[in-house]
Formats: sequence, C-alpha cells, structure tokens
Amino acid sequence: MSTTSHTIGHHSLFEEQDQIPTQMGFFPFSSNLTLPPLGCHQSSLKAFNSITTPSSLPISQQDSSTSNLTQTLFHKSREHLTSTFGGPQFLSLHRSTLNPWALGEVSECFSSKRSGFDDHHHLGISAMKMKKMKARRKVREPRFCFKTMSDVDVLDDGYKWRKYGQKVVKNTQHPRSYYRCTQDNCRVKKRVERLAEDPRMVITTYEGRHVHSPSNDLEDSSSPSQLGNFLW
DNA sequence: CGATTTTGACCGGCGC
DNA sequence: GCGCCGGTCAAAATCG
Repeated sequence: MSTTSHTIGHHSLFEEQDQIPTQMGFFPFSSNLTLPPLGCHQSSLKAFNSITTPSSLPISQQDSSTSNLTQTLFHKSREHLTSTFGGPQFLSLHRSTLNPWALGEVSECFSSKRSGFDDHHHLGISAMKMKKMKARRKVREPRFCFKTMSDVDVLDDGYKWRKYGQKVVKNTQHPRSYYRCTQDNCRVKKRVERLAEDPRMVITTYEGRHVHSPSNDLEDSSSPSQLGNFLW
C-alpha cells in the first residue's frame, strides 16, 4: 500500500492507495472557518456551502487564503472521487476497518434498484425484513469520507438526512451517528463521528450515490441526463 | 399531526 | 458455540 499527499501551503490532502473503498479527503478548516453551533441550520448550511460551492462564499470572516485553500482541496478531492469510483485506487481512513464487501458495489447501485419492492405484498413483515437486511449486507455502496475540523457534528451538505441510529464505538468517547437520505428510493447513508485522537475533528462518511439533486434547491429540476452524476 | 430523533433491542459477522 | 461489536430497526418520545 502506498500513500500520497497533495500539499497545498502547509496543509495536506491525504491519499492512501488501498483496496478499501473508503475514501477520505481532509479539509483543514482554519479556526475562523469553524462552523456554528449545532441547531443553527441555516448558518451551518451557509458554512458548508462555502466549501461545496466556493464561488459564492457566504462566510464573511474568512480570509482569501483560507477560502482558496478549501476551494482547492475540495475540487481536488471531488476530482479524485469522480475519477476513482470504480477505479483501482481508493482513499482509506480506517485501515483497521476492512470492508469485506469491496467489490461489485458500484454495479449494485444500478442493478438492485428495482428488486425487493414488489415483495412487500407477498412476504410477512419479518421475512421481508430479513430479506432486506441480508440484501443490504451482501454488497456495499461506494464510500468516502471527509475529516473536517468543525464544532458541529453534522455538516449541511444540501441533502436532507434522517437519523436512524447512534452507537457508542469502542475506545472512543463520542458516539457515532447514522443518517439516511430522506429522499424516496435514495439509499445513500452517511455516518458522523468524532476522531478519538482529536475530538475537534469530525469524520463524515458517505455511502452510496444520490439519485437526485440536493433537496435545498430542488424544484423537480433534475433532468434525466444528470442522474448518476451526483456524488452527494 | 406528520416528520424526525432517541434509544434499547436485535441481527450478522468475526475472532476465539 | 459464545461473546463482542458495528450497523439497523422500530416503538416511543420529541419537535415544529
């Protein structure tokens, strides 16, 4: 396994080539980019928009060097994610948490969409549940994760998420939260946790691809040609 | 009152 | 086989 890193100023975007389909970008927010407290939905959205769409930077306090940095890092990361989904190289965060469902997961995005929905009428609740869970565990969607320096756990990325679980993970003080995209038929999940070694860092792991555009500016404007291009 | 969160139960995988 | 652990479910609670 090899490790590469892009150095921008004195910050780095780490890339580790591995066989684990967990991808990680590292956004070294400066202190004046610290996100607002939990619950400030609007403002946290703004803060995150400054990263996802750096052209319209809404954060007044940040200096230009910081915005350039995050901008560069984001695009670099996004480029990388786009080019490497299904490709040979991945970024890994937890080498210890090996993903046994590494292969065949991209194809699952397209092949498994229809299956399972008609079964509702034929199977009992428990049987259906079992089938669903089994199917879900078989193959994993592509994953990538970001490590960010942030006060808030949940960065608003433009999509709507519903929390479906929270777990205390071993050897860490902070719980891990599990979210699912609220859009119908969109099975994208994300999980949010704080780094044990540095609680100021938030790790957001995305799993799967959205089959729709972000819900914020969603006026049913998604053209069919764009489907499949969304990473998040 | 619908949507979302909380929270304990439950499940499957894995190591021993 | 058993216990641990991460991930998910789903009923109850809470929120807006």
